[in-house]
Amino acid sequence: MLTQTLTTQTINTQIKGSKIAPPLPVSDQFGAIAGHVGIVATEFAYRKDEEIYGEDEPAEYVYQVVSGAVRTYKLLSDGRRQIGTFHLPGDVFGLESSATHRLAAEAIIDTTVKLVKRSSLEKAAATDVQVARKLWAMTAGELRHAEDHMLLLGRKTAMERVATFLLEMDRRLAVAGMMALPMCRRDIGDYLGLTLETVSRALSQLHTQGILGFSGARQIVLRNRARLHNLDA
Amino acid sequence: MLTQTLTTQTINTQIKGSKIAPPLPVSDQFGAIAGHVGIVATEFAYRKDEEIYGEDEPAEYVYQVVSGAVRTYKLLSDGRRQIGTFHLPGDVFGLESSATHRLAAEAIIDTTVKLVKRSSLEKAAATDVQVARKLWAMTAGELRHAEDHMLLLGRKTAMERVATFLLEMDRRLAVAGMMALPMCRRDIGDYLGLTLETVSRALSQLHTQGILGFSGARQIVLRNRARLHNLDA
DNA sequence: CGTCCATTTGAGGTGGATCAACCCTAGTGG
DNA sequence: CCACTAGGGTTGATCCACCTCAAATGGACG
Repeated sequence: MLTQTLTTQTINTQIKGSKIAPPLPVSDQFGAIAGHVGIVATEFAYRKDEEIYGEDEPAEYVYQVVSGAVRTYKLLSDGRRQIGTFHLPGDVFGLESSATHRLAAEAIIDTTVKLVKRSSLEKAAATDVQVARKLWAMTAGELRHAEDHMLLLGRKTAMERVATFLLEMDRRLAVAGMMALPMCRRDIGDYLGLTLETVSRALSQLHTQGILGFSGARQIVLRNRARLHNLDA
Repeated sequence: MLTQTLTTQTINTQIKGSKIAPPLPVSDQFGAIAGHVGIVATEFAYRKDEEIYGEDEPAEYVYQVVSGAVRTYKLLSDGRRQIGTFHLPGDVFGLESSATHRLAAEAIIDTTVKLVKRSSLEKAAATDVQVARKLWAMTAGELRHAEDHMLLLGRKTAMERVATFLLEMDRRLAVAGMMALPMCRRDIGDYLGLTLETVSRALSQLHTQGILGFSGARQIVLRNRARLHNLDA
């Protein structure tokens, strides 16, 4: 929605958010585009559970997570929710080829993003083939994730889904062998097409089997990635 | 795989395939690219259940269905299958931004396609921004479908999935209010994340309720789209 | 220290899967 | 032209993985 203004709230946001997801030294996808063309990126902060944009809203900006985490999702009329992707520091989201966002986006925890105007990217892509190629590649990357996720949602068992999720999160946000999940069990369930109880039971079972360790419900250490891979079909 | 040669087999293919999916007067997406750049498209024929390309194979060609129908899918190691998309006459498939196909493709029935080399599209896109924009838009269209399908697979009931499927097929291939499905119940199940029995039961129930009519298991007439929409959540 | 919310755990219900006949129809060959 | 066959589709009976409902536990924060 972007009805907020840039304020000192950003500072508190950063402090609260930093305990979960510290900025990562990722290769900067924004840099690969914006930097290349000299587009200026603005910073912006959202608080936990704040909407960033709604489903079918005009796609005015493209975002990159600086710190925190974002969920994009679709809702059915009765409130059932499917989360499409979790966006973590370094990830670009909100990029559309057409005029509107097809999923809504919310901050999972206090989150800071960089954003650029969609129109400025379009303009850059209209003259620079390298930029156009990069935009296509980013959308293709999202498509790849969606295709993998369709297989998970359509055909994997609950335990296989949770194993896949853990390996994905381990790959994307593990620091020193430990991952700090920014999202709650309900979010995980809505991502995996399960209930929060089923997610919790699967995690408990993996804990009992010694495949993972907890330090608080959202601090997880994988103790046996090989066995987790076996559970992943 | 493209190990076949172009033969008179094409003719028989056409005759057998034509009773299911006649060529449609769609706006030609290939024309929008290939025609624009003067790329020559070759025709090619596949028989029912023949592989067009495999998962993780190099993406050498981009295809457009001329007649027939194609399924793209992923498999788990134990044979569970998730179909991502059904490609019908006019649809482009096999377009990749990266080097390999992420889903396998098979002809559902005898099928004729046009194909162009991926490299020639890449070359065209490297000099023509319009082409680059079109390729991005096509991938974005696939992403949109995948996102809608994730919601279906993760959160819809069996009846809602079948209702969604029928409305999609009605929109895409109904002629004179009737649709001729090229795919079997198992394909539909693997597309919707259900078993073939569950698909069959849902269709029977819709038949009993007078929402649809059959003329053979794969010839379906929707008699009440409004009620079907209500069942679709 | 108490409150609130996230998480875990338990008990029981159910939608869709599985297993099993049976039926229908389009080919096939006599 | 018709009987036979095979594969796809339907239907029935039963099972079970996951959901639902409920309660207890735990951790973070004021």
